[in-house]
Amino acid sequence: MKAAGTAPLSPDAGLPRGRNAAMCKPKAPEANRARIIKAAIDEFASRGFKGASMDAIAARTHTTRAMINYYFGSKEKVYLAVLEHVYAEIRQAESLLDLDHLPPVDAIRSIVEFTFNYYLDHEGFVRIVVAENQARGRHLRKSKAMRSLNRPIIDTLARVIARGQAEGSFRANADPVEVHMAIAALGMFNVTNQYTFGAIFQRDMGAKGDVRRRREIVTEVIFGYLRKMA
Amino acid sequence: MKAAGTAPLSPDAGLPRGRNAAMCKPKAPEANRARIIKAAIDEFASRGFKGASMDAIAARTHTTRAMINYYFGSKEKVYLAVLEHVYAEIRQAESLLDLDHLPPVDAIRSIVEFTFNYYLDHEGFVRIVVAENQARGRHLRKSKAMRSLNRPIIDTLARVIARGQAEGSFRANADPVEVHMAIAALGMFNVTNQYTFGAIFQRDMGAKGDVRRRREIVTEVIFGYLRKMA
DNA sequence: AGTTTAATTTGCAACTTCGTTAATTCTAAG
DNA sequence: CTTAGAATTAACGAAGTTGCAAATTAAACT
Repeated sequence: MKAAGTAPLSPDAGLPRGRNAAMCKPKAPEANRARIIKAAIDEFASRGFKGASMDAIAARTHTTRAMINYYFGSKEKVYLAVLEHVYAEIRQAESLLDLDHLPPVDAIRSIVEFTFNYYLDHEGFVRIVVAENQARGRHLRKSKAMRSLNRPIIDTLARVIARGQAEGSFRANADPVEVHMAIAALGMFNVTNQYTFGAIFQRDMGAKGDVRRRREIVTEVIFGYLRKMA
Repeated sequence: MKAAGTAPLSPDAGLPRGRNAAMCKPKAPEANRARIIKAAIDEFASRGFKGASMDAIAARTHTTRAMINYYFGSKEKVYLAVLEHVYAEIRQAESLLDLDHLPPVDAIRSIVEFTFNYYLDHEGFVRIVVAENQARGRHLRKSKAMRSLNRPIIDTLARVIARGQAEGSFRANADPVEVHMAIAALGMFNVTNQYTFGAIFQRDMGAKGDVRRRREIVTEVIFGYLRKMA
């Protein structure tokens, strides 16, 4: 009897899916998965992929390393699940902005401020994105879900810009991807480079007053580019 | 025969320090140090602090791990030397721009394009800065040299902006640090986030044509903010 | 009940990595 | 030539990793 190597290997996302749905396992299967991902976010964000320790994740969840491997299969699989999770979260939050029902200028201000704030409030997300880039996108590439997951923001932005151009307030040659990039770049830099920048230029990047001022500057920078010149 | 006047310049780490200066270093002490740092830059840039392996650095230099520890003392000391080295390099390159002798607008364009290009051509530098930030500036803080090393760029930028304001082409309330930050943010993002961004939005961030176009956009963005409104 | 199957625990085995230490070579000075 | 001290090598030990296999537990189905 060794049900050892069986590993149902819950394919990618899912529940233990035998054919009988309402079957139950001794303990808590799905709730554990969620708790593990949550803990993994903190750990990966804090130490990067290589730096993170499965034991540390286990410790944060009252489970064991073996348990996590049982659920996910490997460290990399956990990381991938984390990656998809955090991206899904930000796009989900973005979708609530309802940019299509705002005047173009308001919509842009809205998305800029939202992005700036989101990065600030979700340093974990930012750190994971950075870590993934440091890993040259090795893991991200393996996720099919990513592209479809991120399409909406660009499409929405494109519509907003088009409306702004139609009403004559935005410049003609404005590429949505480039605009999104500028917004992300300015918003992220505060967070990603806060330590070197803060140490070198003696600015506490987290200081409340400075943050508000900087957010205002970022907005102005974006509009400075987007706005149609006189 | 080898250079007698060695003066190992041991920064602070305890190298041999007899009182008799012109002593006897059989081999090449300082040259090795330089080679090691160079190799260490690649390794640290490629894998981050934790990911980097002393053995790998050793392999790149035809020496051994013990040798490196003999020269530097520890992995962290090597990393610190690397950090100071790459920062010194970029500031050195910047200083050659001679911004004080250019009209304000030209000076700004000059520094923006230089920064953008430098990051692009020195991905290693960028990756090390990012890695250090991911480590929350833990190592950087230990280096006294950093602040004085980075002061000049801000001072220079401040003078350029002041001149631009005096001649009426730049807005009144422009903070040099914030401007420097915007320039750095936009220039760095291309490099730091090229993998996630590229994978998600299907843009090859390194494509020659796109690069030139993006550099132009960055310049316009900066001027969009800096330029005095009509 | 009894069996089956999933969930969980325990323990292990292979790897990697770093820093030190002791031994060895080498150069220049005396 | 001798010798002192630097440069270099080889080997070791301690930590910390991951992933797997086997043993254990507990529920669910017949």
